[in-house]
Amino acid sequence: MPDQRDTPIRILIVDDHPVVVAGLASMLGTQPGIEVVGSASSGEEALELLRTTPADLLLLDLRMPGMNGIDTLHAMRSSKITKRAIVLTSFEADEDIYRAVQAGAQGYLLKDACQTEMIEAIRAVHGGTRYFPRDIAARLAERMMRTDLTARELEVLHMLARGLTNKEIGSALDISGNTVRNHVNSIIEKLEVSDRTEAATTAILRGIIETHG
Amino acid sequence: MPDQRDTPIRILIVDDHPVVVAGLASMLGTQPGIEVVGSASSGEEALELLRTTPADLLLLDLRMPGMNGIDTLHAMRSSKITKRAIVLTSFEADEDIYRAVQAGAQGYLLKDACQTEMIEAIRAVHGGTRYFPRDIAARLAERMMRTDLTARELEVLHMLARGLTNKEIGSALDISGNTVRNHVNSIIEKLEVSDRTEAATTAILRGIIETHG
DNA sequence: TCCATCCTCAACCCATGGATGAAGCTTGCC
DNA sequence: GGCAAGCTTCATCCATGGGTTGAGGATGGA
Repeated sequence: MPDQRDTPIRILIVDDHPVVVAGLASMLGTQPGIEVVGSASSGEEALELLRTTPADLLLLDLRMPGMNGIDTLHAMRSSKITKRAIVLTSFEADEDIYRAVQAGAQGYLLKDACQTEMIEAIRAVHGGTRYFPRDIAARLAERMMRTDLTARELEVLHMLARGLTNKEIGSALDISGNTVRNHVNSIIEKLEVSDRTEAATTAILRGIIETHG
Repeated sequence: MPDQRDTPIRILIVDDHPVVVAGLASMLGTQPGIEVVGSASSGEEALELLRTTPADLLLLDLRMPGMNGIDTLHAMRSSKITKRAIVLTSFEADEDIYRAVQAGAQGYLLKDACQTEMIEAIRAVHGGTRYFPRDIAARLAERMMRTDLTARELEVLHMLARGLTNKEIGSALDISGNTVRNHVNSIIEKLEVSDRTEAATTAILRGIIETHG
């Protein structure tokens, strides 16, 4: 365990909400052993900032306009930039959690977390341990059990949720309405729901479908 | 217009996210003419605090565990407590906006608002003017044009979104499946969607249905 | 090569959506 | 009281859509 006075944990905050940035800075800035070295309001800005600002750990918002948290993690991996990262978001949609972990996040915090929990998570992740609240870990485990939807099924799911019929989806994808039915059935089975309507609502609630637009 | 130095606007923050409370306090606390006199993490706590702490304006989170923002506004109205209130939330679901205004909120801010906008909103609402961002105002106007769903239709909508068939809904409500069909048709018409599936997703996206549980 | 997965298609049967009609009920207004 | 309006209830007919099942072809990894 590193001496906190000699080597403070350098944190970069990435969030498009000014309130959250200010709140994190104020909650963490006064903590011994923790130093907020910068903040960015988007993934692009964060990557740019990382070129000049040495940081140990990212506090990363998932849903941001433009390059979101997942995109940012992937971009970092592509650029061989390896920083530890904690995803900090308002949502506990299990698809979000799953994708964050897949993209390389070592921790996942909800924005209703208290100061103590945040600091605990930061120290844990900086020390090399993963950190997930109990509910989040449970959701993650549950998600791990499920099969991913295929690319085709995701296309169908998006259209289905917008109220298109199988025939309309078929026309849009240039396949038969019968085939669309099979994709829908596969979706229903994988999501463990009873019909297309529940598939749509479940997809939104689990974060499989974007709710913005 | 009151002299800012003599009569600062006394603000009470109500939000269950410690980060947001800290952020607002840090963003607003240093502003001339604005004073944050307290914070509460729930509606109940806010009402309790209002007994002893004089405040001019509430910054109120909509979605909180227990008594939420709308409930709090209603409770204040019942208790003849008239405070100006700005609802501050992450969501721009038009049903949320509509209900907030119906409950007596004079302003609606998204949490991605910048410091300037927040201060502008606070000064406007304290001065007696309503404040709504352009998008929000548009959504509100659109919502105003629509007809409210009846209590029965809301019941049906909830079950529909959980994937129940008309017959199953009928059994649960102890009415005929035919009747449920009529309710569903009415829902589809009022929401201006094409089928039950889009009705369900639209209900979630517009905030008609709670997404927690 | 073999197996698994994905995408594709088709046919059967039931559920759903749309259009009406109508009855009992409460609410509120004249 | 009497009347109108709205909500809830139930019904029928009909066209369409959707859930189930079975099955073939393509692809890719073991």
